[in-house]
Amino acid sequence: MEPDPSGASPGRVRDREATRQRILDSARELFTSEGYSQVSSRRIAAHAGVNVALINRYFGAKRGLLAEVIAEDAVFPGIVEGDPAALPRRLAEHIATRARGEGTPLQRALERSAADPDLQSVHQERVRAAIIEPLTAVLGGDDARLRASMVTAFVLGLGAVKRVEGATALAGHDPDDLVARLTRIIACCLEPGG
Amino acid sequence: MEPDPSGASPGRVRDREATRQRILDSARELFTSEGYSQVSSRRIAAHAGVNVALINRYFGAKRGLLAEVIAEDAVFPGIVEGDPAALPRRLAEHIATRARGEGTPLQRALERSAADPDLQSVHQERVRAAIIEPLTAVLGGDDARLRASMVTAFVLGLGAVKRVEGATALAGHDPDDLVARLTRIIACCLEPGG
DNA sequence: GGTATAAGTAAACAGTGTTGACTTGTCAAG
DNA sequence: CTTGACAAGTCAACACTGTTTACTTATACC
Repeated sequence: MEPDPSGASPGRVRDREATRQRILDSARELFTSEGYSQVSSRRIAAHAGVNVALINRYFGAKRGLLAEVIAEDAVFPGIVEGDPAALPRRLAEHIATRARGEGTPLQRALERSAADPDLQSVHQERVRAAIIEPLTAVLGGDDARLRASMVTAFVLGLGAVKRVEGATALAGHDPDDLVARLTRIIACCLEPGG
Repeated sequence: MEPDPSGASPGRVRDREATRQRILDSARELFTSEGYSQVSSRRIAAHAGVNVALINRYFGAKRGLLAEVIAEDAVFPGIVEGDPAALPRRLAEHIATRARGEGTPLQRALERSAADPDLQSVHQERVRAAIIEPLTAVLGGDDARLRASMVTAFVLGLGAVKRVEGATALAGHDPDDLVARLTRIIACCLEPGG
C-alpha cells in the first residue's frame, strides 16, 4: 500500500535536505488524500521510507509538519489587490468556484478534518495573516478591522456550512445567482458605519 | 484534585440511572471547565467514581457522552419563533450578547476546543437540527434553504472569527453599532433572489 | 435460601505523538 | 590511507489515548 519501494533503502545517501523534503512530500500527499488526523506520524514516516523520529527532529512535532504543508498553499491568490470597489465580486467568484468542489486539493482535504486542535491553531494564524490582515489593510478607516472580520466570518462560515450540508448545498444552484447573492452579502459586510 | 471522596465507594448501591447521571454530570462539569479533548475518558470516570468501561457501556463512546451533554444545552432558545420580519434583529441581539463573552459556559468552553473531529461531527448534527432546519422552515419559498444557509454561515463564521481574533474583536465596539451592523448583514443574507 | 440477571470492574488491546540513547554513514584533517 | 568527529538515521521505550472482552459481584425475584 505504501509506495516508495525503491530509493528508500536504509543504505541511501544521507542528505538532510532531501530527507526533509521527502517527509514534506509524503505528508502533503497523505494529508491531501486522507485528511490530517486520519494520517499518523508513523504512516507518514513509512511512506517517506524514513524513521518516525525524524519527523520530530526536523519539524518539532506533527503539528509543525502540518504548518509547513499549509504554508505552501495559497489561500486567496492576489484577490485583495486591485480595485477595492470590485472586491466583493472577486471574492464571491472565488468562493463560488471553491463551492463547486474546486480549489486546492489540500484545502478540500483539510476542510474535512478542519477541526483538530492542531489544525485549528495553525489555521488561526493563517486566517489572520492571509485574510483578515490584508483585508484590513486594503479597506482603511476606523472600522476597517471590524468590516474585515465580518467578511471573514461569512467566508469561513460558508466553509463550515458546506461541511454540514454537503457540497451540493451551495453548488446545486445557478452559478450566476449564487455569485450575485454572495457579492451582495459581502458588499453588505463591507459597508461602513452601524 | 478529583472530588467525590464520599458516595463513590465501591460498595454503593447499584443504580443504573443514577450512575448514568453521575457520569453525565462529571462530563458536563469537566467539559465546561477544561474543554472536550483535554479531558480523557479515564478522568471523567475517576471524577464520577466509576469505572471507565461504563462510559462506553452507557454512551457508546466518549463522543456519545459529548452529544448528550451538548444536547442539554440550548442554542437559539426560541429565536426563530415570532415575527419573521424582526428575525434579523432578534438574531443580531442574541449574537451580540454572546459576543460579549456571555452565553452558556459550556459553549464558551467548547469554543476553545471547537476543533476536535468528535466535537465537530456532533456539532454538525446540532447545527443542522437546531439552526438550519428551523430557519428553513420559518422562511419558506424556493430558496429558503439557501437563505438559511447564508445566515447560518455568517453566524457560525462569527464564532470562528471570535476564536481567531479574541473576544475583544467583536465585543470592543459600541453595542448598538454592532447590533445594527449584524442586523443589516443578516437581513441581507435572508433577502430572496439572486 | 438459591439463583438468574444486571451492574460494575480489571486488564488488556491497539493505537497515538513524542523522546532519549544508541548506531552508523560521511567527510575532513592528520 | 587511516582516524576521528559530527551529523544523519534508527530503535525501543514512554506515557498517553479510546475501546473491548472476560470476569466478578451485588441485587431482586422465585
